[in-house]
Amino acid sequence: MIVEDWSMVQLTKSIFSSKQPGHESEFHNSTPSIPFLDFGMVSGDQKERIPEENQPLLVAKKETTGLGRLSSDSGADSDSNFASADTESNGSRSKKRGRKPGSGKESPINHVEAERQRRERLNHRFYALRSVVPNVSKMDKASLLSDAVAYIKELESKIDKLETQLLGQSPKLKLNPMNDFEHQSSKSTFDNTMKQFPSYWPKTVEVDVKIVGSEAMIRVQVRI
Amino acid sequence: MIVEDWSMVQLTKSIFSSKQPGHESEFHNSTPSIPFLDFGMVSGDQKERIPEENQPLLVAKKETTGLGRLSSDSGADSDSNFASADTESNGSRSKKRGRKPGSGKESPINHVEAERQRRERLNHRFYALRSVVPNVSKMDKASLLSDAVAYIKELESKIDKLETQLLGQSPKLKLNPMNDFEHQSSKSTFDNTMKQFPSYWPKTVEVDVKIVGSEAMIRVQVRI
DNA sequence: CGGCACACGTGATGC
DNA sequence: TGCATCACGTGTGCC
Repeated sequence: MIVEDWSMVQLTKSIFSSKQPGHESEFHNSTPSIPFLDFGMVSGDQKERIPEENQPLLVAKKETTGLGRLSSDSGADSDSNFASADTESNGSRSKKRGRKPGSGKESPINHVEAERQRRERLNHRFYALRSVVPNVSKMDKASLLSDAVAYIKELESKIDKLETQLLGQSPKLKLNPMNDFEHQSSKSTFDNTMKQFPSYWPKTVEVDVKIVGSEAMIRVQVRI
Repeated sequence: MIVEDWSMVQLTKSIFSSKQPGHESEFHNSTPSIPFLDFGMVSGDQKERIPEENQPLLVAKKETTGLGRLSSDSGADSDSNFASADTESNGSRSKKRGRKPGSGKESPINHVEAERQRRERLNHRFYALRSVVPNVSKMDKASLLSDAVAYIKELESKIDKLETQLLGQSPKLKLNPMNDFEHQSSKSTFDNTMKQFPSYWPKTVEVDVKIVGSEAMIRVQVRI
């Protein structure tokens, strides 16, 4: 129930890399081959809201110095395996004549290509992040990041709460009991936690109390 | 064992929100109000290793279209910022001689400044993320992102496990338990009552808790 | 017209 | 030496 925005990530990726190598010349040759096919990005639980302009869904660039593309995804990370593999039959063209003024860089194009790939990869990571962080559907990258850390913290604190609650306060303590009475927190945190998961609200709670002298025995049985 | 980057995260957070770009008018009255204050990022359990080059540790640019830089360099490691000659602080120049070739762009500088801020902000978010995700100390941005999503998923699954484990039982009786949860009153009245009679405050309270399945046994012994 | 957010190419820098 | 990654300035589209 958490995932499956993957597909469109894939899509996006493939989309990005759809670009044919035009011959670049001094005059930018447009090359309008722009991907289309927009989709309402994130799915699932998020309240969909198409961002105004932030999202790179369907970018329509105009290629100032259009040149080929060839992509080569370096997955290398867990669980992210994009198919991609477009690898169009990259058409030769590597060194034209009429290179750039001044220094004859042997391959500026590798560089630009590499950088492009890097950027693309990074964007995919952004998508991935967007897909795991809830209720982030618009927002720009920066906000996405901060929301992500907020979410992480929330998760961590929730885990903390859960596990302290699971193996709760260690029994057998000797200390000034007033402190305990002051500790409203334990109860309220419990309540808050419970309120977050209505599905776990017990249907019944059965309590048995027996008091003998200074000792009290309390049996609690919870049915969900 | 999970925390302690909190402080700086908070810091970062505060940093983020501290921003209000004044209007750069023709004579922008400087207002370099840019947050800086860097801190040495990651701490704690990570194996200390200053990343090689990825981190923005102070760049020395060469001023292509020379225009002043205003602070805010976001160095990663502790102090060490050579301010250097920052060139003419607020020199009241923005549009003097027409320097730009051809088209006189009246304000490219706002743009470049804005972009710079954006970049900086984004980097701070990256720091923040780095501080919350464990065992990410080096890594480039991309890997950081993917690690972040991995971490989030891990947290989520852990939460899932915890809460199913917390109460993984089957239902039985009936009766709406919410009423019980709402009964904060019972505790507070008890407290109030007790506070009226300090002489009855117990010196020690011994509590024993045993949980078996859906049943909890609590033994309470009070010494006055 | 300005602000904002993005993607792009490019110089730099470390391996 | 290439090959990564980064930050920077710039062009562009959108409110």
